[in-house]
Amino acid sequence: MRFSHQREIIKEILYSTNSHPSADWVYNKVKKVMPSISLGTVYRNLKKLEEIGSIKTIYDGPIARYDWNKKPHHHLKCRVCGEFIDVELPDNKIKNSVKQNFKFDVEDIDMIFTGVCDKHYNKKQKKE
Amino acid sequence: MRFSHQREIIKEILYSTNSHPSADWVYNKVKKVMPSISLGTVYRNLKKLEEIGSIKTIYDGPIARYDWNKKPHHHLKCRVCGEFIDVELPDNKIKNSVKQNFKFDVEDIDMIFTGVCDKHYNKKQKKE
DNA sequence: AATAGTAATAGGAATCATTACTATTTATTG
DNA sequence: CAATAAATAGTAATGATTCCTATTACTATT
Repeated sequence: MRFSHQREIIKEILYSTNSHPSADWVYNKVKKVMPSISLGTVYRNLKKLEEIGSIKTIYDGPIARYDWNKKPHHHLKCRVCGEFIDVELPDNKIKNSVKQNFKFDVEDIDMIFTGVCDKHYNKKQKKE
Repeated sequence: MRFSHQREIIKEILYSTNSHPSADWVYNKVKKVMPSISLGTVYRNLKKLEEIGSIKTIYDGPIARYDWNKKPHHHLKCRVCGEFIDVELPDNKIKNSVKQNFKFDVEDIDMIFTGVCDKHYNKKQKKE
């Protein structure tokens, strides 16, 4: 893979935030530094960065978000602020239980805990 | 909510399969019985069925799938056949660990275990 | 069993995120 | 430097989903 200035900037921006941003967020951020960049370039490079293992893609419902944290981890999603929080959780037990009880060869586990984060707990209200 | 023949058929079709189908799959299935139905009607009713708690939406990457199984459960996704399999797993421990360690009020947990199912385990090495 | 009020529909247009296409630019290598 | 192949910008196309609107159908009241 050839060097690309655009890809470097995209990577830097991703690595500078914990917000698990969407492609569009990244695009707008990169544009401030490099106004001529195109959205297609952002998508192409996000895919490449994923291919080479520099980032991971997570899905927030139907939309993709990108995460630089390469350690195995899961996510808390606050339904008040929408924020994604990284958490490292021991998941070996549950993984082994699946392997044994369902004869399923688990390669990867995605967990999303939806709820209300500490900051917004006082604002907690009934859903809908 | 008023009675709707279309919604009844959509519900019947959903309840007749374990395949966690997409809206498009449902649409094509309903069309065989009621050729005049429109895709918009399918989406609207899927949303309504979710609102009244008759079904749940799960996301397979960016696309929505619909699940009639109302018991709390998680999913195994086979990367060979793409199938989703329901599994009931005890998740209380991990839930409480999140509540305590991260001061996060968990309301819902989504787990997707990606890997290879029993049926396709022999095909595992060959990634085409 | 006609009427009025309103919820649901079909069909198509609009939207949103993402991918594909293409002519041009740029990094790499000799 | 020049050759060449990969990456780009800009834009068109796609696919899933939602929105819009004129029409239809259900429900309660007469």
